[in-house]
Amino acid sequence: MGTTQLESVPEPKYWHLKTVISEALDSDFAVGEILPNERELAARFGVARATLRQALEQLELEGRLQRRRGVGTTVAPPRMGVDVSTTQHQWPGTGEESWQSVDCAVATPPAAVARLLDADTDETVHVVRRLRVSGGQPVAAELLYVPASSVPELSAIENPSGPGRARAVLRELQRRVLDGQDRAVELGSARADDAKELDRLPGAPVLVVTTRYLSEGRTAAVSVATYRADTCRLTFGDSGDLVMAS
Amino acid sequence: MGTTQLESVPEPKYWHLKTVISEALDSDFAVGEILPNERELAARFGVARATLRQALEQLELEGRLQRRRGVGTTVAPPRMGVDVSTTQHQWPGTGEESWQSVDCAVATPPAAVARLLDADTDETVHVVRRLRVSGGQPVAAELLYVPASSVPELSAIENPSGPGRARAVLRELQRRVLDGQDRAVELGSARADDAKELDRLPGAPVLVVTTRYLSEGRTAAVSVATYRADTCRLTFGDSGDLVMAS
DNA sequence: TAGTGGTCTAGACCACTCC
DNA sequence: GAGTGGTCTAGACCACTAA
Repeated sequence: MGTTQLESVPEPKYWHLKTVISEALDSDFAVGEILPNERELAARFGVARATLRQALEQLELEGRLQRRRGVGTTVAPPRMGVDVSTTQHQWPGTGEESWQSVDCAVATPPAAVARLLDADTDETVHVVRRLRVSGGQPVAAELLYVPASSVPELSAIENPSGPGRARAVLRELQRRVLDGQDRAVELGSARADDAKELDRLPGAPVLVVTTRYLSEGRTAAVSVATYRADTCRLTFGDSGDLVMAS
Repeated sequence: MGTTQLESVPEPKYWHLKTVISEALDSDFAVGEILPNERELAARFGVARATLRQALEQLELEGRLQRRRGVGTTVAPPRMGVDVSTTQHQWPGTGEESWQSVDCAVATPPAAVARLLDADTDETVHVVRRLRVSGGQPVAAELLYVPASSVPELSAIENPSGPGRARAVLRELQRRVLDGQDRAVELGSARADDAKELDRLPGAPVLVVTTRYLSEGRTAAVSVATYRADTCRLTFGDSGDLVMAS
């Protein structure tokens, strides 16, 4: 311990543990390799299991580890870059094959969404559920809220209420003029239903991407997409080359 | 409980607690109000303190609560929207007053940054430290890595090595042509030094925004900005219509 | 059925803030 | 010094996965 410094600032044990394990991951383990179980690791480091877990939790938060109940703790691959740029101003589901529609229902929006839509909480909206898959893994679950008034033609359509209906809503949307969109990213924790589709436990950390689609001076749709924070790096590729040709 | 369903899926206690407290926050508490302390809350709900803390941690992660050691747990205000859009393609520190330069050093970049710079790990870079303040609060800490080769004139400049030097580096950068930039957002945990400037504990969840600045066909600078995930919502205002002039 | 991570408990002590 | 949240312990049991 040549460099230790009279430990005037006692580092928490779990923090130190995290550093040690992190370095071990870099040097001694390969991606996908399985670590010793928590009880053994705790014993090996001479700490309580809860303390060891605190370190593992941090490393999982940083995308270094992946833990699965009943299986074990494995070394995670580097996060995958997921493009969420608004390349051109496009309605959802336009050119992309990465999203697949799951189903579609009619409901009243939650308060936060209603606020974004400038709508009342009791106005009915189509709720399209979609799943984004990348590299064979589900990376995001989305709820797309489309007020009935944004796609009035749809009331005439028959009602399969499944993926077909979802695609119908998207098709109707795409016939409209998209004036613009704005987007926000924040940290959240996965709701039970999203967690299930993302193959995570409820409460898992997620990056919530909220998008407002503007058409004819109003908000025509709102998308709330929750990305797995452990496996995803959201990329915005604004790389210079004339973003707009207006 | 008319709707309960034979509790075939036993919800974890902390998850249920989180829901209960969350609803209480909506109805019974005002922003800034201080909650009963953890020991009392745990007793009131009939759970161990650790379990109660698990619920509070989640709520803090979601930006609903703010906890400060030695003080207490308070109801957090709604997250503030922080603009991180690349409105026009601009070098850092161009029009904005929200960032203030802290200092500047010369060092070799960490491996991850060197990779983005297409540089060797032993090439020297200027490291500019900046702090972003919004609403009277520090919201982000940034390290801007500028390879010495990107601003060759600077070697001639005298060396105050403080905020003055930082501004000199930025000034030199701004004289160059900016071809484009790309950006990524991911979840991280605050390093000790960032945590200190952000007035958080080490390991606090942060949103890490990595920006590459491209000039003359190469990466001229890399910025790594860590935003407080509890208080910030990152906004990207791509609102179609040429950014308004009203 | 054996082994894994996830939840929970009831304590203890520490670091910090404020009076 | 009193009171807060932060860390840590040594157990226990549960839910899940895979052989």
